Amino acid sequence: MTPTLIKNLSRHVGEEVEIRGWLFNKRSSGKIAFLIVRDGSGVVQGVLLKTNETAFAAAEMLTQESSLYLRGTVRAEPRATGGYEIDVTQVIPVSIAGEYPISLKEHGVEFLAERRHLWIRTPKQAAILRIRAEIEFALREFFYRNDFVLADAPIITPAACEGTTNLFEIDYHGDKGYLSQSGQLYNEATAAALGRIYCFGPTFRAEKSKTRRHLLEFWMIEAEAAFFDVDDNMRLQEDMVVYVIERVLERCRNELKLLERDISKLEAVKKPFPRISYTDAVALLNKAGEAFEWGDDFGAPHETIIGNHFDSPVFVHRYPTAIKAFYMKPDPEDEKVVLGADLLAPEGYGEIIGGGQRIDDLALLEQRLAEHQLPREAFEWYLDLRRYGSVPHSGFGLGIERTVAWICGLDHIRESIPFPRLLHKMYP
RNA sequence: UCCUCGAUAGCUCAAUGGUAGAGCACGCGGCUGUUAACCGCGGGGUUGUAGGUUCGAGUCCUACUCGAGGAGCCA
Repeated sequence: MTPTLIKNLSRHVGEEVEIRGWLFNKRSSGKIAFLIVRDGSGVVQGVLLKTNETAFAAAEMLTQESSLYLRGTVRAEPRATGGYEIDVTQVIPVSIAGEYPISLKEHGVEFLAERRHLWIRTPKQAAILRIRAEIEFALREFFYRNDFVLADAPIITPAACEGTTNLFEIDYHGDKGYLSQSGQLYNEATAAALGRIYCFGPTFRAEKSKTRRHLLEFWMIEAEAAFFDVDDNMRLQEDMVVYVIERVLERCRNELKLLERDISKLEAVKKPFPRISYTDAVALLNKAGEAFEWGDDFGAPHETIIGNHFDSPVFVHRYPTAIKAFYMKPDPEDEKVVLGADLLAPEGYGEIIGGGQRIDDLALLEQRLAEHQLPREAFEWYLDLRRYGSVPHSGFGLGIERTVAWICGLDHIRESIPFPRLLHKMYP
């Protein structure tokens, strides 16, 4: 018999179907049994009476998370959560599960994290992962439709892109190599080759960060476009974020509902996003009673205060040169600040995008490398991009997990990725 | 690295310094519409580790281990 996905049951009312899945839960009262089965696409309840002795006996054997084939007739049922039920004719166990460690009652974070490989079977975790997949798909769709070419950046790199942060070091057959913390410098090269490009891959930061916003390994989608200035860059980002939100609202209603996400907060995300300068943001913080001096970098609480002032994500642009990366282009109208812009998500989720316009002048870039005490030899190829047909160009990087956490309304980033890599935790 | 909090049954949690408890899970029995089903019975513990105070420590003190949240750094 051809298997049917639970999500498609509405197309098969009155028909005999076969569901292939796992037993999520079972309730029985002597002469009637209810089998709640999940198949990854959804959850459905099967009903069977003891008069069907073979099926009833098979159902009695099933333990939580046992795998099975469930055959029966689809019936519309207003009392059922998904709107449909199956009148079971046959229960065919595939594998009887041993005593399942994750009961349907509440569990602590430590317990669940140790069993992440099983935790992801639960409805909320599975919904988050489906939304994550939709976000990633929507991002690629957006770039494809806007003539951006996917150009993968290397994972193993010879030197720090930004020098300041800690990298994971690897042995590259006798040489030192590092796991990438950003594809950006390579993106600048591929943008000069292909015009508009993006890369999408894992990123590694060896900092000993231990907060609900940090992973040691996370996924970042980074775009770079030749002839884009800082304003073109921000427009691209807001188009992208709005596109992703629209796709998720359109395709993941059930998942958002399952997560009890306040959808009105996502529907409130509208173009154009507010744009405020760093200087204005400092004034905003001071007005809110924060002791904050011009020149300091924002901490998480500051980002929350700024983000909470708006319903949509907000761009903060023109940061002090001293607190930003070496490649940031100074503002011609005020050399103390750079044409960088970060995007802060609302509801306290903080920075989800960092980006800006890059230095296109060879002499200035050489000067910055020296100021930041970066090894010039490692950057010769990067300097070549300014020697041979330099153009104004801009780009940005969007953190996937922070975006997933925001859209899903999660209180911790660890649930936004199948297998989070946290400080001192890499099992499973 | 620093600050704060925590660790008791498989899980989630109780227990004035005075006999170690409940719910869930599991096993057995009952129940024809259950929604984390329900009812009855049952097994289940070196209270994170080491030391100290005390007639007596799950409870108070010290150190350590592990975990959680936050700071710094950033997406």
